[in-house]
Amino acid sequence: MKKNSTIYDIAKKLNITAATVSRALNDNKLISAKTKKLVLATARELNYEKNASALALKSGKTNLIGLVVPYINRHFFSNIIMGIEEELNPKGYHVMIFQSNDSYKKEKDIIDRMLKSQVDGIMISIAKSTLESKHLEKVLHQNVPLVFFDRKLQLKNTSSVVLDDIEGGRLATHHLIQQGCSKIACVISNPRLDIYRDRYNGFIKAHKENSINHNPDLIIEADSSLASGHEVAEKIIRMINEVDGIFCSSDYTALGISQRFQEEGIDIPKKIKIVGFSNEPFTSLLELPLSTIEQSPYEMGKASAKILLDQLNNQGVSIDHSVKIHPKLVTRLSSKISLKK
Amino acid sequence: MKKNSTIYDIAKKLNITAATVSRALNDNKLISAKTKKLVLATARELNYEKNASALALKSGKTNLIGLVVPYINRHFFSNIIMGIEEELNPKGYHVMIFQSNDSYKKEKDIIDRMLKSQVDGIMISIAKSTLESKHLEKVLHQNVPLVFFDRKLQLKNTSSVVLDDIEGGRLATHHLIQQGCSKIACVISNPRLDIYRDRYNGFIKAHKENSINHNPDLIIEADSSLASGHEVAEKIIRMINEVDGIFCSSDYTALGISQRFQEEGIDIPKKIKIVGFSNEPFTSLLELPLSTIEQSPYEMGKASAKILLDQLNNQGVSIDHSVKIHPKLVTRLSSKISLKK
DNA sequence: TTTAATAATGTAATCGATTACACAATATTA
DNA sequence: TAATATTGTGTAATCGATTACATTATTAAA
Repeated sequence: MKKNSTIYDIAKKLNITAATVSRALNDNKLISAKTKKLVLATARELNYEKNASALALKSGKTNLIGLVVPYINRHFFSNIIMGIEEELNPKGYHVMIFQSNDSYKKEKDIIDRMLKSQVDGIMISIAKSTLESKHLEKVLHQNVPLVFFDRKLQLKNTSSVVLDDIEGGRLATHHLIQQGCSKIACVISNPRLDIYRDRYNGFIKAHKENSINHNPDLIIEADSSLASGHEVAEKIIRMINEVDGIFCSSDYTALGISQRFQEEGIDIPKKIKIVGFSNEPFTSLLELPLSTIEQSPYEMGKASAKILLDQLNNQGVSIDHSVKIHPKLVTRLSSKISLKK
Repeated sequence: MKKNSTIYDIAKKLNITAATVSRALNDNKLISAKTKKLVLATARELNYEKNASALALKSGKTNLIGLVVPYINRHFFSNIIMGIEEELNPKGYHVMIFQSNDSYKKEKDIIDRMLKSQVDGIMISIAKSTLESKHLEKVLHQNVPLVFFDRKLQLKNTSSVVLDDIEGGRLATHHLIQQGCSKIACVISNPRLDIYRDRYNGFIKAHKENSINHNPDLIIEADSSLASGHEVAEKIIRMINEVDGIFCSSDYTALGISQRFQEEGIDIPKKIKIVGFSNEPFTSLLELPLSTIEQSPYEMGKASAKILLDQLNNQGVSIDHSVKIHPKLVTRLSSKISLKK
């Protein structure tokens, strides 16, 4: 077992004390240039690396950041993670990633474990089932900076980066209206979550702005899944003449609907136009590519990491910084005005 | 700033020494039951948590595992990560994830940073551009257990978990032969990587087993991308009558080919059958679903984590443990014998 | 009753780096 | 030349937990 060398090894070799070595390594101005040069040379020679645990113990800083997402294998979240790592790694922070599987219980456990590991900061996108915030208040109480991304709770002294979901819903709906739709269905996931409620609000907003009434019967709640899309499709088929456009808060639901429609020979986009949400990778690969809303997860990750860095540098000063990422409309065949595939 | 309590706080409160507290917390048999009870109660009362940095400093164990993948946002890798976390987290290990972006230089830097952070073990799927192994020998030299998954290098004293890629290639090709194909193209990514070379070898193996000759002109090298698939499609179209089946070492290339074929009105699966590789999420969502090979990344992650745990528990004893994961054939419309879509 | 064994706890060193304070050597100023 | 800065290093405490090695109190054996 090759043990790592320490400042004591360097000190012994040069016949000086560890304190001097430490100062030299940290470029302390009290140390003479000659000594510094010697120490640096010896450090290199002995392959010296600072011991992270010792530093952490002394300073109380671990340089670890805790990250909680519902699932890492979702396109959206894994790209957020990419953005976060890209921003934090160069600053010397390492990221510990945890998955809540959308479970409140798991999320609580994770937070406990993170605090136990003494992370310097926490970034979280909360689980669907999280309604309470006690576990997160504990974080703030221990003075650990906390940043929400995408899915947040209302909490004092916490920053957040979220998509402007209202604008996302508005953009998608406005686009459908522009493409000539006037009888638009809104297929929305669990409206208890901010993100979905806001997408719905955007849907409403677009109607108001265009002075169009929406049909309350066409507001349909549905999971973000293919199967749910199939079910919704049946509903819509029964009132097919009341509908000429569909806005879905999920690409999966949109695809589910689209699949059933194609089986039924309902012409997309001629008879009905569809826009989804999230720009999932598959949306561009379909034979009938799906119009959707890009959430720029990579940028979202970067933005939230930047905010966390800010908080880490201004320890004590608790900022309440909220950033909204602008959604982008991605138009594809599923909503094109007159093109036939 | 609410400081965490220490064993000294507990000791002071109970008028005993920190040593006794430490022993009580670790359930040392020398300590009386009465004292243990008192200490445990006080620890709870003060919200005591062991200081991870102090433990790490004393023991030399950080309970951190370094993980390197080319990209975390790839379906395959993010699912491997899920499997790894699932296995390691319950054992008290935390995972630090890094991305090499398939760059050798980045990979080297990452390894350095990990060693600096004194991870207890390293799991890695090497970058495409990694040909040397000096950075990894350094890992072994420091006696840090190393486990490869999916993409490995030949290195003594290291374990690995990889897909049985030969079997994968054989399964896919054999399936095509069973479906009546006899003129099968093999579209293969960079054969310098084991995984691709093996898939190719499986292709050959299936031909031998079925006593069929393959046409060397139909071995085509191509990137794992849509664009590359489009190019390959052009080539194949020029010799369309020489081909009745295609095995691709990548789902993306397969989709690219399929797209061009559909544009050209070439009937899949009637005229030509296609099988891809990886079971990417999109393959099941296509209007013409793609047959492919499932790599079971989640299981792969679990298996490699288990091996690492083994090594961590048998410090010193360097095992050389190789596991092969069995690929599974997933048949879909793109290779079905007589069904017309 | 004395001695040896056992049980329970204390003392102090250790892991590796930082840093307040002390001190010596040299340079500067009066 | 004496007094005072300035410069460069050393000493030792500190962060929090563990543990080899005392030490004391208690019990069992002789």
